[in-house]
Amino acid sequence: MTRQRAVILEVIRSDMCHHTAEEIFALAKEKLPTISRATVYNNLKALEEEQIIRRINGEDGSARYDNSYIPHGHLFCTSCRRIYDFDIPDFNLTLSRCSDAVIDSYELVVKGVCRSCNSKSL
Amino acid sequence: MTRQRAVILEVIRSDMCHHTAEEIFALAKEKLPTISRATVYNNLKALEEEQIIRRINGEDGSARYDNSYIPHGHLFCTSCRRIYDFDIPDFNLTLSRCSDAVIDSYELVVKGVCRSCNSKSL
DNA sequence: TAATATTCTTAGAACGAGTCTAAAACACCC
DNA sequence: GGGTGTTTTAGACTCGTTCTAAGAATATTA
Repeated sequence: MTRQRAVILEVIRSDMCHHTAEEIFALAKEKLPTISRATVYNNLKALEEEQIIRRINGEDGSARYDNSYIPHGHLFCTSCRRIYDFDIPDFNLTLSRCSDAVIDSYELVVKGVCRSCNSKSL
Repeated sequence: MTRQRAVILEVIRSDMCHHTAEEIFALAKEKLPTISRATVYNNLKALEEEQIIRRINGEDGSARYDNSYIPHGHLFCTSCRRIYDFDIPDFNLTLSRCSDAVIDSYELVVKGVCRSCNSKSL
């Protein structure tokens, strides 16, 4: 475990956000000013291969990183632009039934308006 | 409706594949050799805004295009690398309950092994 | 501790998907 | 046919990401 990798993990685990690689690079740079962009990308890739984090597709197509490797739903609120995590009970079972396949993993991004934005707009 | 747009739509509708922009460009070029890359990108964007096609995130993060605007599940078979469409009954209801939000649309990509690859490997 | 091998990091070049630009081609109306 | 809009074109450009080659850190053996 190098200093660089520890800082990158710390950034990813520090909050519930789903940061882009560029954001992670910027935040890591605050703690370790000499860190390079390639190191961030290399470590993000390695951490995903080691099943410690998971890469997800951001709204605009750029990658974002989730501090859990276990698949779950993501709600992208089109009003506040936040990303929320949520779970669907027995979803793997539903998926294998509906897709008629043996499931490895899934990625689910839902666009909508979160409860908090919804109640504000009343 | 320009000739270019007609050709692009024809390509997207010609089969059940979920082509990348680059593939659509190559296929359109066969029918209309002077067509430019920008035209393909412009039209894909316009067609999505008109809710005629839908952009989805391919396995590697690059965009792919679906000939239907209505959300549905996509199974990416890690064995044959094909993309299959499938539906989940009452999924919008499930989503709004589990995410506690008002749903606009969703994108679901499942990785696994399709029935046909599965039976071959027995 | 020195010598060596291995792995990781660094800065910047390179890549590829997608966007922008300015000019030419086209389509529509008077 | 002439004026006005829109669309297409080729190529330059951008931006996220990967690659490269050299150097630094770390581990390994003597």
